[in-house]
Amino acid sequence: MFSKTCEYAIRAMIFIAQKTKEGDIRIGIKDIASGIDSPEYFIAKILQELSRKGLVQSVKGPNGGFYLDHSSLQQSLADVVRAVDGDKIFEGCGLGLKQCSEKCPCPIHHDFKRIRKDLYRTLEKSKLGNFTEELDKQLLFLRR
Amino acid sequence: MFSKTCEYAIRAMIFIAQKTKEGDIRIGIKDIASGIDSPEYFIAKILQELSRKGLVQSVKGPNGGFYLDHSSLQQSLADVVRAVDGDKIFEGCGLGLKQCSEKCPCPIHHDFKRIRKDLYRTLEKSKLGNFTEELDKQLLFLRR
DNA sequence: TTAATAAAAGACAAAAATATCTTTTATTAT
DNA sequence: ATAATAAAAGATATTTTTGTCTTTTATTAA
Ligand code: FES
Ligand code: FES
Repeated sequence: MFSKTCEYAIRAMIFIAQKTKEGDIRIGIKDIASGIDSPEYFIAKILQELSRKGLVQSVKGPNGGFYLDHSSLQQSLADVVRAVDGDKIFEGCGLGLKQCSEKCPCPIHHDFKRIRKDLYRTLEKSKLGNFTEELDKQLLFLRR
Repeated sequence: MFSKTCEYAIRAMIFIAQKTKEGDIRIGIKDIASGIDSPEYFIAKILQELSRKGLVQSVKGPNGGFYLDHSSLQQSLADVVRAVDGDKIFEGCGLGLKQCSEKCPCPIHHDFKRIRKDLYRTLEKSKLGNFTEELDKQLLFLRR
């Protein structure tokens, strides 16, 4: 469904959101990596990219690390997916035709459209900051 | 969503189903490749594998090629997906946790479950032989 | 029986995704 | 100012996916 990169990105962003909301000023890359059980160097690269795009904030140096500002906390999972994987998943043809088209639909087009829309709406409604409480209560998990 | 391999596989299988139902005894790899606009050698490899697994039938030599027997025509797209990509898409965690679990759900688990189920049911209900008529009428397409 | 045909099998190549390591830069505390 | 810290940037490595080419095997038609 999503690339590994994207899976890590979503988990990391939700993790940072949680820590930010819990009151941690900033969270370091090592804590993120262990918090979501991902390769440290790899998630560093991913966050670097997301930082460049402004989806996450960071500061260097002692006590530095990543955090989410007020507006970033309101970003949706769809925004993260789009930033990492592009919108192939939201717009592309499920059977790999050059483009999804109503006029020249592939055999799964009509069903796929519905499923894709459901996926999109769901991700669009899920804001990074929405999971903090349940994560804290251990009703949701980012690693296992 | 699906791997390239899987996208080609589905298109090819539906294409073979169409040709088989139209009355062509067998259809050659070149015709398949051009019929679904895929790399010839690549789709050959894919069908080789599906043939080994019994999802498609083939014969070598002059007038040889691929076809679907009566029971293969009733195979679903889900069967093809499972044969090619495994059941990660149907069973795995959407955020890449080691396994999808009701007890330790990831943040998108509940929504993802619904979407995944919709996808699965849709693919399960779609039989390879179901698209022939609409393909013939050019209401559906396998290339563009 | 022989030559032609077409898929199977196996080897190889290129590209993309995933992962790791090193050096540089910005920031902070001393 | 200096040393320590932590992310940014850049380079490199590994694995997986995608794509191609060559040789072998089975089948058929002449
Ligand atoms: S054409 Fe394939 S999903 Fe729309
Ligand atoms: S735990 Fe992630 S989808 Fe079920």
